[in-house]
Amino acid sequence: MPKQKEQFNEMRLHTIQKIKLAGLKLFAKKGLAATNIKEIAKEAGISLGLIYHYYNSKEELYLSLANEAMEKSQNAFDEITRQSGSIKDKLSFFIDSYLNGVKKEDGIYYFIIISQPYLTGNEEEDQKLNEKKMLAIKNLEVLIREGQKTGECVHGDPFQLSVTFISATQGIASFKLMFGESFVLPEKDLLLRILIK
Amino acid sequence: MPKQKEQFNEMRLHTIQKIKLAGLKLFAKKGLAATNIKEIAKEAGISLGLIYHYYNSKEELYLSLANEAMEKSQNAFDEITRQSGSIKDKLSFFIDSYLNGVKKEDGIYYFIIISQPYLTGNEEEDQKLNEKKMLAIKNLEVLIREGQKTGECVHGDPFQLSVTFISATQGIASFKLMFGESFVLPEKDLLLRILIK
Amino acid sequence: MPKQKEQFNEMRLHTIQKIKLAGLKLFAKKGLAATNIKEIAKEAGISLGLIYHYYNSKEELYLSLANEAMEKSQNAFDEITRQSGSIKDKLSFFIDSYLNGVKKEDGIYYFIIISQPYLTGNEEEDQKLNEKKMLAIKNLEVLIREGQKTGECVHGDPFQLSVTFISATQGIASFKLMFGESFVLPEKDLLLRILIK
Amino acid sequence: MPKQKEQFNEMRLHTIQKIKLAGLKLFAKKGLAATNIKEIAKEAGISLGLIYHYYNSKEELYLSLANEAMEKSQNAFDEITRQSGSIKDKLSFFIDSYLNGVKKEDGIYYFIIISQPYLTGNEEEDQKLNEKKMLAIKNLEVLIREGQKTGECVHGDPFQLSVTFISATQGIASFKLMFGESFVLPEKDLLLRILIK
DNA sequence: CATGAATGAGGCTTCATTCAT
DNA sequence: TATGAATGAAGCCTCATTCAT
Repeated sequence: MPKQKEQFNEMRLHTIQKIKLAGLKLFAKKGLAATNIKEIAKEAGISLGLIYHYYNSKEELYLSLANEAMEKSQNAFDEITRQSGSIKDKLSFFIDSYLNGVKKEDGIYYFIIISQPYLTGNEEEDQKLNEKKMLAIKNLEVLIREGQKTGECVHGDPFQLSVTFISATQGIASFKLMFGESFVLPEKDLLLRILIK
Repeated sequence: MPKQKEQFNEMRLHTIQKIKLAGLKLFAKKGLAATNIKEIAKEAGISLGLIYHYYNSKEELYLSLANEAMEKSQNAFDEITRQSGSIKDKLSFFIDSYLNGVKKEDGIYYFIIISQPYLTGNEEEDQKLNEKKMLAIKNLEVLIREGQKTGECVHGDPFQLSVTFISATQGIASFKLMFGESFVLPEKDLLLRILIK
Repeated sequence: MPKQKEQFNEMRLHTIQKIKLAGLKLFAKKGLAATNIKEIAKEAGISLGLIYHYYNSKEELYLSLANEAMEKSQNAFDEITRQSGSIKDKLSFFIDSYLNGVKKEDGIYYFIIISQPYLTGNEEEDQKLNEKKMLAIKNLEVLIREGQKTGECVHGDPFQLSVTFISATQGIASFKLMFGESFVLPEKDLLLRILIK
Repeated sequence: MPKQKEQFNEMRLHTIQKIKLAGLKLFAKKGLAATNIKEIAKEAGISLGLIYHYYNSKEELYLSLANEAMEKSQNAFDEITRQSGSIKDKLSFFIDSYLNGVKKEDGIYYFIIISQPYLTGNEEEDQKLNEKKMLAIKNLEVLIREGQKTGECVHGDPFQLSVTFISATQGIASFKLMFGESFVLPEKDLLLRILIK
């Protein structure tokens, strides 16, 4: 009897999961160029060739992870937008989910991938990724603008405020990854204060 | 020194200057792993082999630039520390010099190199670089601690505040490099407000 | 034989037939080295692994097909030899069967496989294949020699004439494969004239 | 003093010559897919990497050689066309230059490359190469047509005659390469007779 | 018998580094 | 000092083959 399709599918998903986690971890720590496929395979506990059953190239794996990270980020934002409550509540919720994300293993990897400055060298794809990064800033900018109307947010150019805040969160995630457990994340209020009076 | 020798020396310095600027630019934009020597030589307008007269390896050039960047950063801090004036004045001066630095071509490259997350893979050297990065945070932490005593700085863990602030400045520099002229840097007050009441 | 077994046997034969046709087609079009097993499986509409139930290696499949092609060629020749009639009639019949073969899909593939210049790299096997190719030339040479005695064939070294004729037929088959339907095969008389006065 | 440009240029030309001859030889004998870069380098007596200073890929080297072969063939034809004399004389000259070409080492390699059935897999380039092959047939077709008008050439469809003749020459070259010194090329008259009464 | 996931050797290509001039 | 040709180790990727189901 041929192996059941479902069985194969499960195997596939399991393998893909292992590849993704390994890729995420290494790309986050070393960047695309300095991470090699052999390492990813080893980290994933599979053979090098198997990666190519699921991804056509190292770059494709990277882009797939980067896009997934962007999506997760966008979804998180969408959720916040949908919530009722004051702007302060929304930002508070945003920071909570950020801090929680950074505490979890794959959460921080996704976070770092988003903030990665060095991309693939493929101009078109890099362009897309950069635009998506900008999107996160634009999303927050809208929220800040509203908060300024309600008087909850601090004065100043909303775009600049957004850039500053996002920059801070990314840098903090980066330090967290660099120094690991010994690095204590900033308190929520400290971050909130950047945007809220 | 005979005139001949002096001329040679000048040429040497000029060549080194070209190599450094080219390396800085490319390392900042693409990272160590993705930058190749041929490109650096082309950007510097010299032959590939000539780089090896002045540096023993790509990594050595990178480390030399990274260390120089750290030194510049440290010197800037030392200067601030030596200045008389309130903590607010000192931080204000610090932000001014940061913003001025980021506006200049090689300034931003040095800045980015400092904040680069992916290092050489050479554990010992990477350790040293990371410690120096931590030094910048520690420097600022001291200043914040003083400012809290004088009542100028906001409340909160000084280390966390320092990390947040440094993170913000690095992320902003990164966005500036990414988006170039079209990216407007945040106003000084916006940054100052993170630390000062 | 019990009915079950017979059915299995039929399935086997059917599968083998599909593999052979797919292999033939692809080897003919792209050669041994450039054809891969996955493609053959896809063309045959079966799974990759199944090929290995019937053949131990890609090379074995290729050799099996090549040898079969040689056999078919030899059989065609034997048939001609057995026939009664003038040399001209025999050559005429030979050309007919060549032209008919080239018109049919698998016929042309077998034909191309025979004429394939690039072999397996396995010296012993390649040696054998080349000897078999030479056999076709030798076969025709004998016929020409006879024809020269009866005065039907043109003058000239029989071996050289044979090589020239066989070469022409192979090249024509090659062009036919390359250009497909749009390529009109030469008239029989045109080919016959190479050997017959 | 920097190495003189001319000196470098000479080195380059010399190396390219070695690469081309080695590539030609191996591609002719084994085809593109079965020839590997390491072998070419070894045959050329240089390092593997050096090939990539001059060609971007194995395929590019192959295409460069194939196109050069086509050009040589076209040039040979142009020369014949320019000559005064009867069609028979022209064809005679053509066959002479073919036979001479096939006798020389690199001559036969160029000849085989032209007739190679398996191409790069790059559809666009393969299309171009096939069109150029057809060109040779068209060239000869024109000559045959003229010859039929003057009554020198045999009757029959000129295109079919051309295909048959070109096919024969290619097949013969292939046998010559396969069997080497021991293979005696057909006499000129034997080939001439295919086209001339 | 049939499937396709998994392996890893081997091929293509890149690029840091060396070296003759 | 300056050049860029040359080397070869190492990385990316392919694909023949194996194997669990």
